[in-house]
Amino acid sequence: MRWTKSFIPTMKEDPSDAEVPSHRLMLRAGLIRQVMAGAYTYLPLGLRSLHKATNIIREEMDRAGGVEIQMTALTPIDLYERTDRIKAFGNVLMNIHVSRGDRRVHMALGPTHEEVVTDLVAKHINSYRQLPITLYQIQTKFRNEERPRFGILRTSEFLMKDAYSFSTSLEQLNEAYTAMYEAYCRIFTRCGLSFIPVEAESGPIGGDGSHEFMIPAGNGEDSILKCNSCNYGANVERADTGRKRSNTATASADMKPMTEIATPNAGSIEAVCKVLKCKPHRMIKTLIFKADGKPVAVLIRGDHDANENKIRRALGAKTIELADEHTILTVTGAPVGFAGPVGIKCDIIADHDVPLIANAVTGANKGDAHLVNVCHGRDWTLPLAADGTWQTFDLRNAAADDPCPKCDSKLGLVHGIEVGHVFKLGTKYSVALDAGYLDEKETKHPIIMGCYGIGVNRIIAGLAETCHDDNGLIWPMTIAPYEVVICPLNVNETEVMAEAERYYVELKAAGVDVLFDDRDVRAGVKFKDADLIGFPIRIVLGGKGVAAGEVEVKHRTKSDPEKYPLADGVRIVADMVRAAKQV
RNA sequence: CGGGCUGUAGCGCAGCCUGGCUAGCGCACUUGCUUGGGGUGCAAGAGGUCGCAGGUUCAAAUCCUGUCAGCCCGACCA
Repeated sequence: MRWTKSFIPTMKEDPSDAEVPSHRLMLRAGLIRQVMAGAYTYLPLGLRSLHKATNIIREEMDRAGGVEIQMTALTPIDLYERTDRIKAFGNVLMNIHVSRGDRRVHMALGPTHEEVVTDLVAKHINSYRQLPITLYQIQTKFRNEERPRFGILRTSEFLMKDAYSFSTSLEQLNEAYTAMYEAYCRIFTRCGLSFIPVEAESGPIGGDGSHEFMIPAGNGEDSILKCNSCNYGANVERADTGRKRSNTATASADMKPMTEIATPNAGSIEAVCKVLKCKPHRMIKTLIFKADGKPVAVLIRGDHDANENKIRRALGAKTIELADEHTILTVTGAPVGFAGPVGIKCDIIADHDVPLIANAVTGANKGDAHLVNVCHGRDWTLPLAADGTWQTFDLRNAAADDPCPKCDSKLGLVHGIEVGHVFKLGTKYSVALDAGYLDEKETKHPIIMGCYGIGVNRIIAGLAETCHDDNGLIWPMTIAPYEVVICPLNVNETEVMAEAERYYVELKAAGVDVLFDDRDVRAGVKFKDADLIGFPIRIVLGGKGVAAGEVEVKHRTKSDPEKYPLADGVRIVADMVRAAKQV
């Protein structure tokens, strides 16, 4: 492609409302333009990168045994009613009502396609002989984000590769899952992304039923915990801590007398700290949950965040939810915000850190009052476990410096961009949409499913976000909009242009993606634009060089160019490109 | 959905508080010359319903009310 025939609107200045690097640079480099909040047009360069990512994904999905289909973005609302996800999606689901004759048709723009694909399979797959199968598509998804932001990282319309596996057994599911997991690793590696697979909340199948693929990035919206020495990594919702139960007790000598203090209208940790001039880590936060309908007090240190999944598992409950005001009043005798373990009228479950707080501050189970110098073992007591330790649990979100659950090291908190997710779904959708198969004995079973998503735009944005310097973007060879840019320094010098044309034609013939910067602009402009866009290799042909029989080849990542004989340049560059695409 | 900020040429901004001639600057754009290895220099041009609607006033980019859009922080995110 010739620059003058393409459409590459670069910008010298930063757009004022682009904050994060990926948004700023993709705008400046002429890859994208905003249409409205959360919706972007892909210009030629951006589209080329997007296509390169989809091609890699397609190759690897096919290699992993996936079968490509294309479903519709328009989906009948009825399917979401049958799986009860209208409620789950809420405002995220983009609803459309249209009239056809005298009828009103209610549909949605698909935010994901479990329903559509499961319905398809339900209608056309009946026998165990037809399974397992993994179907996938690369298609536009729509989610009404309450707050689109960060440019391309979070949009309401985006490209997603979504795959769905259908199996007759957990073994088959695990095989499909592993195949997808490995394909994802290959895809992201080929795309030149640094990524971390982390454990995510696993849902119905349990165990290692879900992994997220995260790009470590300061602006990432997700928090993940990664062990400093072993390969353990998990998102905040999922991460276990390596903390253990203990039997240490506060020495009686250190216990100060428990006192009740009036704390009018101070029902939050923050407010109580302000009134009593204490720190959150000295407080016991008492949350009243209903576990399968039965109230239970959950004790967490004041500066920690409760983790509902951990609490649910520790209680062995099917469902848990925060208790309503009435229940709280019944159990504690106080309005919301003044609960505490001393004298509470329900079961208590505590996080590991709670009994270690000596002379703690906590609610008095009485309106507008808190207790100070509350000591475990004197003022309230946890049951003892069989080994003589206090019966405590891991009930809070993991935090930086918590011990790793897998080794002796510590966890570190990193931010990440979620670029892929693999998930063992189980039979939720196949049951709801009646997707079953007959086994050898003609017994019907629900098909066991898995789903696997990749945010294609996020591959591009994630690279832009993490691979750039002061001059602009730095693309890996596999995703770069063009692999090579040819810059003839003066388009009015016929010898230079003739040589540049030759390079252009021959590199194209050698299978290289090459952009010919044939603009009649000064060298500096071409260099600045080439750096801004981030082509991996820049070929410079100038009057002096051509006269001396030399061509200049510069890698985006290196500070100095290399010089080669004019006659060898095409072959050398073609080899460089080929080598850089090998993974 | 709560809190904050911003809408003036394609982009970045000034002017607004304290209303007043033809609304200005830099970059980009057009034409001519110039220059030709890191955003050349000179000259001449084109480009605006000052987000939109209403109000106050002799007079509104400027003051008031409403509204729309965008951005940031937080909540939310199968």
